[in-house]
Amino acid sequence: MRWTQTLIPTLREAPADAEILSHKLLLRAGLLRKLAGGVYTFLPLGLRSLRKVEQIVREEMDRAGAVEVLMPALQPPDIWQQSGRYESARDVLFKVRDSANREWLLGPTHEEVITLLAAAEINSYRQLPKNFYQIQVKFRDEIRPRFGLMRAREFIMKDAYSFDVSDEAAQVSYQKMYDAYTRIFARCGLKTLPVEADTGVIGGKFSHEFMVPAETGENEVVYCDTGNYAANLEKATSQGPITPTPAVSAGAAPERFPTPGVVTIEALASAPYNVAAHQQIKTLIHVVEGKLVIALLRGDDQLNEAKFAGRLGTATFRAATAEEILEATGAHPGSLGAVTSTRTKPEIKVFADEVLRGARGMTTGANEDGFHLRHVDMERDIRVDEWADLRTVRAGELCVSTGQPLKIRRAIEVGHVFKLGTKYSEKLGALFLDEAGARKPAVMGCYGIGVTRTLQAVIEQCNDKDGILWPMSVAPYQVCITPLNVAADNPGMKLAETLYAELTARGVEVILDDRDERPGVKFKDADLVGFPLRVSIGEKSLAKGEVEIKPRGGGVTPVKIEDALPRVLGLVQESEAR
RNA sequence: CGGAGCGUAGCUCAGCUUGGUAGAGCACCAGCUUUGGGAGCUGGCUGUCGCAGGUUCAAAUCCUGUCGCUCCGACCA
Repeated sequence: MRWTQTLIPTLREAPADAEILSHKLLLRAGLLRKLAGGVYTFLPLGLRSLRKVEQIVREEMDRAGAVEVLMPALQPPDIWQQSGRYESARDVLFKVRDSANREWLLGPTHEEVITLLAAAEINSYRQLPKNFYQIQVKFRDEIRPRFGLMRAREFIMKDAYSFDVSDEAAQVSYQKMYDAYTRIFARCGLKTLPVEADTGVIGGKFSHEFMVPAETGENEVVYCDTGNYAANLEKATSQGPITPTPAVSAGAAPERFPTPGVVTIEALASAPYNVAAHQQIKTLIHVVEGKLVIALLRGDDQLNEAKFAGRLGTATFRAATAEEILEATGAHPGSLGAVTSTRTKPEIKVFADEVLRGARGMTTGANEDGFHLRHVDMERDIRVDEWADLRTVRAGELCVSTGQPLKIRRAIEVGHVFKLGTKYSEKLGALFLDEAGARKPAVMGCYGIGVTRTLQAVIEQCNDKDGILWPMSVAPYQVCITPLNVAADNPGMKLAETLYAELTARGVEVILDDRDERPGVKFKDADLVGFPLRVSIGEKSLAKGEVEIKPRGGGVTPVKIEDALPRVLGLVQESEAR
């Protein structure tokens, strides 16, 4: 490809609406342009890299035994009503109407469609296992699109769905996908960390997210240096808080004491009260499907909403308003008391975090403005309906499996593998007959990769001050040939043309920078776009019978003209093999 | 949806406080010079000042509304 033939609108400065580095580079390197918030056009170079990521995904999915299909983006709403997700997923559903005013959905994902297909076409255990995948545009009415391709309204996803005869067989399918994902991200040049992930309200143990460590990531990953434990913060557990919970009885009964104006854990922890946060009980009230629920945590702990949702069996809950709390308990939120509210309101279900088990000598609100209770004993003074792990792990706590201190860092989720079970196959009738002639629902798994997000994650991870450093596997072009004088009769340009033709003929993807620009402009652009190899041809080296080969991010190597072709071929092959 | 901020040339931004009829750099076009890391000089083009209403003799500037965008939170690949 000739530079002047394609469109590579590089920018010296990044548009003001790009915040993170990878988003700026996507725009500056001329890979992408925004049409509207969360909606983008891929320019020629961006599309080339995107296609390469897709091709890697396709090859590895095929190798893992999955088969490619293409499902419609447009879906009838009634299948979403059948699965129950018309309501539960309504916040992300894009709805459109046809000329007959009938409603349609733009697919945010395809469990319903594929399960109906399986229901219609798979009848016997002899047809299983099956794994269908597609690479397709998804639509999600994101509450807040951001960071370019990281969270878009319209994005490209690879989604796969496996169908198996049993839990054990589904586990095999799951492992195949897990292994395929490991290969896919490695081939894209990404360092990923597979982490145990929250399974949401479906439950179960089998879900992993593939994370790219990055400060700009929207997830937090808990891990320990042994490499034997990594989990999403939503899922992570530990041996418990570093400071132990008081367990010594400090009085025969709770004692009320005045605390005028104190409505926060912090205020009670400071002078003149000096009740450390870990000696306090935090009382949180949520509204779950119209009913109030109490969650008790140690004062210095944070409620982990994902864990709470898993325990409740629903993700649709919210913090109660100050009015609701006052009406139900007679206290304002800051003075809410675990003792009174759990004892006097039997209709409110009480969950307590495991860390509070056996706690004694605790302090909590008196359920009365301006007063707290001390010498509170969990077992003696508080009614608990269910004990549960509800707290969010903090860095420095010890790992349950390795005993090492846990660390927390931010990461980008690029893939998710999930054992679904029979939720969809039951609701949508994906049943088969087993060897004994019994009708059974297929055991499903689903596996997603954010293809466009992966592309941006590569840029987020592979860059320097000058621009992108594409891994050879996903670079828009492998080699950029840069003649410094582009006059048709110039010996350097003639050599560039020859080399361009020879490399292209051997299957190397080459872009020839045939622009009549100053050398500095060409070098800066080549670095910004990030082609893995650059071959520069100018008067100086030409006079010595040489050209220059420069890997992006590396130093210049002078090479004899006749050696240029084999050297470039060798370097391309070498970095592809890696 | 809650909180914060921003909309002026293709891009980055100034001008707004204190109303007087729109600017700079880069980009783009032409010419000359230059030619190994985003050149120099000369000349030129570029705007419904996001949109609508209001106040005023006069609005980019003040007021109201509205739309869009960005950031923080809940959701997710």
